[in-house]
Amino acid sequence: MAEGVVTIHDVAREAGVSIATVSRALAGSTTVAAATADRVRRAAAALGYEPNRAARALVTGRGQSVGLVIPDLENPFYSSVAKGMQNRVRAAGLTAIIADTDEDVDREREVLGQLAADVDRMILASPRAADADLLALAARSRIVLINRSLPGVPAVTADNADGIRQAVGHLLALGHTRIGYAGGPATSWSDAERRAGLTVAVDAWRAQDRDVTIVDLGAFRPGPAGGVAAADLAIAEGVTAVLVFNDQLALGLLGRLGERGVGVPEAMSVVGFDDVPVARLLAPALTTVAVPAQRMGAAAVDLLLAEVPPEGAAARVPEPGPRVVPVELQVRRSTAQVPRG
Amino acid sequence: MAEGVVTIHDVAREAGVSIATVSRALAGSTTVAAATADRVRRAAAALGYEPNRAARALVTGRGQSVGLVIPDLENPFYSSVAKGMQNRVRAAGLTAIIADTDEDVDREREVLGQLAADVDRMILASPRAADADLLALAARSRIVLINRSLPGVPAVTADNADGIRQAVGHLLALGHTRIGYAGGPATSWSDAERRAGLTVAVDAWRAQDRDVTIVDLGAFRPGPAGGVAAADLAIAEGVTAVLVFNDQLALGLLGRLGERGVGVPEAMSVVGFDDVPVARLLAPALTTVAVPAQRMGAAAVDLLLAEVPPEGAAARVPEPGPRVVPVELQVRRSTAQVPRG
DNA sequence: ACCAATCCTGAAAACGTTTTGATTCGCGGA
DNA sequence: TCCGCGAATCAAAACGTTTTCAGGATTGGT
Repeated sequence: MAEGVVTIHDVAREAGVSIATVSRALAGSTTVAAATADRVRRAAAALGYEPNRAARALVTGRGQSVGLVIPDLENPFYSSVAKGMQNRVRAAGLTAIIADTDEDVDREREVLGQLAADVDRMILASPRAADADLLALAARSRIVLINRSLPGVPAVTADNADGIRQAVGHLLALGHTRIGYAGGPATSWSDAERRAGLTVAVDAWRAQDRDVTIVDLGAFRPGPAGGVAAADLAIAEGVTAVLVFNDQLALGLLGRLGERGVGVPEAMSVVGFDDVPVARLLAPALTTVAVPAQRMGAAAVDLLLAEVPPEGAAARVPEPGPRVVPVELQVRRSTAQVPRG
Repeated sequence: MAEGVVTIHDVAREAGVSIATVSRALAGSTTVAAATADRVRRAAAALGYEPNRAARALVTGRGQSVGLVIPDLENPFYSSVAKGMQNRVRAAGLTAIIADTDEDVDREREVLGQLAADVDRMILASPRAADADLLALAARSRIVLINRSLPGVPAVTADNADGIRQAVGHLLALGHTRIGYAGGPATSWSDAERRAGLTVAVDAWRAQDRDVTIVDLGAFRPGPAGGVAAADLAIAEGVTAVLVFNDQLALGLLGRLGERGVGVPEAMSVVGFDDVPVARLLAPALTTVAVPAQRMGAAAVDLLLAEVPPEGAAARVPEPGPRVVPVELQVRRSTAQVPRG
């Protein structure tokens, strides 16, 4: 902010037109003669004109930034999502406002309120808020959900059930019949979906007269600390394989298993979820369901920015349903055939 | 954005005063009678008034958001920095605009230009840009650097030299005399500082007539991929310990060492830098120099938001020098005594 | 030639705030 | 009684843009 800031008036003077024409020419609007538009563009470039976002926002009624609400930036999955979002947002010439809620529902409410004042478009990753609150928000702002689905609200979700299906299929193929599931927070929509997928997969297996028992190890905060608790439970329950809600948990679990002297994969197989960048670098490399986090973030932005249907035709346009992105099991070293005996 | 939005005019009407008075009362300004101020505040609260940021920004000449420029959100160190920044920014009632540069200098230039148009205060983490460009930017906007120092520009840096000193001290105490250094990008200021610290530490040791050789393994992109190249070099050079530019590199190095059948720490000790959250969870847990990333982010915000000295007194105020945050070696399992023979 | 239609452009209003000069009011001193 | 002064308030200007409305010029049809 200083003296040298060039406004639309300067461009207008330079080009010998009115500010209205400059505005139109630069907006690529119709109804401006090609020659004039060119002259304006040239003048703007020469002066290095940059429209003042605040002024534009004021008159258009808010607009050139989108909010990103993330549970925990230190969770690699979400930082990947954030990266994907931020990239796409900036590519669209907008700016990304980011907010971390620390996996806390109260903090989330607070953040949402604050953000709603600044921004009229936002992307919510794995929101913990109640359906009603989310719907109320959706009524005032344009929002897109990630890893949560709600009727009438556009969303991008991973194919959680299919991921679980792939994972248990893999484990069953290796001969495991007693499998633990270490879940995420009870409020997590993703966890609910994965549990549902789990029972479907298991039922299908049983329908073939095959044996399998799923041991619910409980719900854990999605950090490494939760994983160590899960590890002890897994050992106590005598399972030969553990399906884990996400890679963060798996990380802690793997560590604890090592401490307890339980070899992975010889004595215990472990399957994670997300395929965060470190997963392949662990020893043993983690078998996990790969979720394209960056792509999900980008997809959410696309959905958010997709042209809202013209007033009249609203009813005709297909409702923006949840975009379900495919996931794919990455088989690595943390899973092996069930130990004999 | 809709009908129900309440403006300063509504508050003024409700309180029976002019909008000017409302503005002053809410700003906590002087020259407004206590009774009036109270009445205004009550009215504002009753109506749920939220000042329009765009309008305010327009008249005050830009203002209520700060930009955060990060080389790579997927690098856990930076996502921690981002988390710390974002927290503090939001606590101050501002909003954080985030931008990822993909560790690319051209991308960084582009981002900087784009951001400078939106924001007049920004925090640059490990910028790759040339000194001159940074100074030019600092002249126009208020900026704070992280992990880079430049005369006249406020900055928060880690005590890189001390970190290296601690690390080599540890390695020397364990009997290592042939130590490899796997560096970061040549353009990295942090790497330059660490290399400088390295020669100082080594010289001090030699002054005591002790033997030590540092083998420069080269410069690597700061991702796990760089680490595998470094691992092969380390083996080829016959070092018994490797000091690594950052934990990301160490991750790749550890993995490659495992593949090559080189036991850590029995055959090779490894020391990382940063202490990203996964470092303690690896097998073996990584010995590394802990850098308080979140705190650095928060400190940068504090520096950025510190009141700029009143016009006149400019010369008297101590220049905001670099805040150097202390670092601390975390000794874990990836380092051990030098192997015999 | 004239009228209508089309195309382009400009003047001015509007957006919601902060801030700058007035202006009013009450009060103490002369 | 009058004057001046400080305190509290207000009306209006300004910020830089988009957008509406109206006007002027050019064209085409008759």
